[in-house]
Amino acid sequence: MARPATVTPERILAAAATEFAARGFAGARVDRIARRARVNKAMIYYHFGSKQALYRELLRLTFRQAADRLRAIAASAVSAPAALDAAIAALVDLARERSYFPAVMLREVAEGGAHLDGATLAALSAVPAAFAELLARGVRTGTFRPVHPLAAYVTMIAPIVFYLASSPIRQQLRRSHLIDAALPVETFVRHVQHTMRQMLAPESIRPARSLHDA
Amino acid sequence: MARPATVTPERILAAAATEFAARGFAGARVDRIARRARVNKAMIYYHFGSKQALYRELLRLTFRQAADRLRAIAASAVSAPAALDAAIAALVDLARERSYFPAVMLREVAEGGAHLDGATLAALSAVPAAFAELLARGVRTGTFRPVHPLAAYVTMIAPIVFYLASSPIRQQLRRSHLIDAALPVETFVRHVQHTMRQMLAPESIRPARSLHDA
DNA sequence: GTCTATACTTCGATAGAC
DNA sequence: GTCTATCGAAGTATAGAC
Repeated sequence: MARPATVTPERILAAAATEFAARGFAGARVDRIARRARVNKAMIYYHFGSKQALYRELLRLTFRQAADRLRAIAASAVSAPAALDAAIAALVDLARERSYFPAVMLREVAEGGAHLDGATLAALSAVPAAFAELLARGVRTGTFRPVHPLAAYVTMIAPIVFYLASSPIRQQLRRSHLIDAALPVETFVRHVQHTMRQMLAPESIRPARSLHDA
Repeated sequence: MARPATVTPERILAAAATEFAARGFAGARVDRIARRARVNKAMIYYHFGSKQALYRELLRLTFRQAADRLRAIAASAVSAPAALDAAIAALVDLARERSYFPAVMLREVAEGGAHLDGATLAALSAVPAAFAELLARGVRTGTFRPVHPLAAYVTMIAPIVFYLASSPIRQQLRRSHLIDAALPVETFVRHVQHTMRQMLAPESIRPARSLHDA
């Protein structure tokens, strides 16, 4: 019945997520994280030791959750194409629940993994690994053509992350009337699902395009 | 015959490109840019006024160059699918010539365009606009199925930028033997070209998959 | 566990001589 | 145009009372 001794670490993590997503590691301010979490700044150092340790903890949790969802889908009984659609939808859902996810991921890629230690790297790599398992199943049953797993993963995850993280910039573009930047999530998800299914479709079902095109 | 009064601004821009790509706007240090450019820090302020003005100048130049290349390809006489392949190859080439391009673009998306002013935003928007023109030509001739131009653009540009920027992180993954992170550029470019062609292939040539899948 | 107060450092920017 | 020297702001981190 005892209420948890403290909810402070959770609140700090949530506030850190927002701050790191919006400003990156270097741009994030521990003062702002403390204010947003409604805790004293000293508490952050008490619970996490340093700004970097806090950052790594956040990344590990995020990657772990993404990998868990993909593994659950890969292990389910549905057909490979259905699992692929589900994987795309699940990653989009997760990224929208945890709205900091896309920006944090883009930044970490851009920074060349500068803030990653071994444990965080392992958590990160579990995501493409789970996706590769899902692909392998489709290839075994002949439903998917064989592709480079990492190339396929990048083709799927990059547009999702990019699209979601680019929401503010697309908003700016719409306000400035420079291009038509309207693109609803549902439209985009269906587009990615369609693209990935076409990418993985075996050659045999497209005999009309077998040779000499471009 | 007079040699340019100064090459300092060019050297500063080149050094800034490296610094901003590696560390982001907040992480970039004006001192480091000055050292790398072999100029005094005061010269940066003399020529550009502020760290942010320098950053914007760099982004404008980069986006302008990308848009120019796409426009040249869209205006050329080749078939739409050939132009698509060429556009992908051209963007990859440009990004590899200017190796800071991918990381800077990822960061700017992640930051929600926080450092963009009107002129920079206009330069940025010219890139998807040129790509949309290329797509529209294919749709008019019936070579491409109609797609949401921005969705198609994201599906193309995100994997390219993501793949190139992720080179250091993939290197880390390879060293740690967690997953097979080897993926040569040529393999990846062909993968993206294939994926985009399949994405844009008209429905009519794939009658075997018309309905009730997933 | 939580706070106040502050030490220490780094960085963007500028003044002013040449 | 170029340099040295430095100011002032901002930020990470910690000491120490409660």
